[in-house]
Amino acid sequence: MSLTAKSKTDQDKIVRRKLSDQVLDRLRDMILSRELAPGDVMPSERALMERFGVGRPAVREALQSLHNSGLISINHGERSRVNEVSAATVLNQSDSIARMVLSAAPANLEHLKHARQMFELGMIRVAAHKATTGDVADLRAIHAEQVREMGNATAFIEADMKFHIRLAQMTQNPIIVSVAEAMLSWLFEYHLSLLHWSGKEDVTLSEHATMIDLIEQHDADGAVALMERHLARSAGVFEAKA
Amino acid sequence: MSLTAKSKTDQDKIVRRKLSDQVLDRLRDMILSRELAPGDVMPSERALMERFGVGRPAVREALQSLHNSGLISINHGERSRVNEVSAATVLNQSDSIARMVLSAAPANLEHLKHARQMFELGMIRVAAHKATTGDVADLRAIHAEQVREMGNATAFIEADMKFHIRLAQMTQNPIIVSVAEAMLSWLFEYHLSLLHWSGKEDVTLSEHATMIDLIEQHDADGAVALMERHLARSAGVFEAKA
DNA sequence: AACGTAATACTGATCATACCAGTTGGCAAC
DNA sequence: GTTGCCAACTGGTATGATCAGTATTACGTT
Repeated sequence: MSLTAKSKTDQDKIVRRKLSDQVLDRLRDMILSRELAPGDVMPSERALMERFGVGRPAVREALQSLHNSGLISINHGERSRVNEVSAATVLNQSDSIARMVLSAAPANLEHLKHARQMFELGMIRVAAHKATTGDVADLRAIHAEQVREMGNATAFIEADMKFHIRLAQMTQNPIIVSVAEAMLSWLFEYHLSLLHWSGKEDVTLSEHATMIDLIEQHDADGAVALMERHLARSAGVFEAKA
Repeated sequence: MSLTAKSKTDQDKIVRRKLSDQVLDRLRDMILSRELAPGDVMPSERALMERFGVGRPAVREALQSLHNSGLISINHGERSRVNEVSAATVLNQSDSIARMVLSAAPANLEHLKHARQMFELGMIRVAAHKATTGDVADLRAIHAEQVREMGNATAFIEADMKFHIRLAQMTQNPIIVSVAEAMLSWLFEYHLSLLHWSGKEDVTLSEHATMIDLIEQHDADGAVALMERHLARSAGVFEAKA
């Protein structure tokens, strides 16, 4: 059974890579090695096709894949340009699929809400540690804006999101900021209500105010505890508290 | 100026969508509406091309994009199959770009480490809440395995990762598990050492043991505090403690 | 009839070519 | 100098052919 009369079979399947994938690798390496600087244009499809000695479809698929990954921008008529990559790029690229996963399985929405709460709990802890006077001032400004918008549901929620995003920015970590923004946008898409706004704007506002005070005092434990109550108000996730 | 002799001009530039994108939308809707069940095959490129009345390149680009997104599998010779989507799909799709972002900007690696620590802090809190006797037993088993592998660095780190992943599983949230796995794999890729294994295996092990005890008692605050020290040992991120 | 092998049909992968549709830039007319 | 048109890029699409795998079918052997 294990006789391999032909050497073809014993090479397993190593060279099975598609042509366009090899082109993709070459281009990705060129971008990664800064041979193609972010912001400037790439060679045209026809130029690349000649350079790599492959047909246009191979080049095209590779470029298209790069575009899907958010690494380059493709516009009809112009030459393609290299994008700058950041944490936000990764999240942006995942955006559409993430929305699909959420809308396909409602259970995942609950899981995301849960994950968001957990994430926010860790975030507020760091934010309380690192809070500067400027941070606190900004939070107070957003809070004042939210007070003004009490009548307008949409504006109120937007200010609420701004509050939480500002908290994320206090971590001085772009990855955390990007994740927080992405999570909030996904939740906003499906459930306006779950952004802990359940008709009791006054409670939300007073909790925010208290939280700002705790953050100003760098009381991480207090802020975490308050945030836990704050978020648990709109969804009973932490019910198993010992 | 606002005369619109032709209805084409008054639509500004809305219909600029590429043909392949429209095909992509149609296919995505078909998958999302379960018209194409996960696990079964899709129509062939030629069939789709006839069905939508477009050329083969359009169909092909759409399918390729679906493949890049991880929604379908494409194998040479066979018909394409629809994949099942989950939280892991999103992370898997982001994997290669995430690695690029990390390797491109070393600062992002620090940010990821920071984010991981924050994430883990929130995670351990939930895990301590929800811990069951089975969870604790599994943690003890992994811990015992890690003790046995003290001599072997690779096996030791792998057991360490298993420990943290098992903690993530205790949240009973697939999104959290997927994110934890992805983060650990990214960190493992670039810095074996930062998985809080800095030559002091004995300290790591004793901290793990203490953590298991705290989890068993559902002492969330204690577990969070310990994990904070545990993770801070390998990187000075929470230095700004008040 | 049962089985194995080889021919066949169908699939995706790649290429070549042509043409359409935008953008850009230069050239000529005003 | 400004304006407007045209030519030369660019990417987008279509067509058709060919190559390379896979699955199926049909045939011949036993």
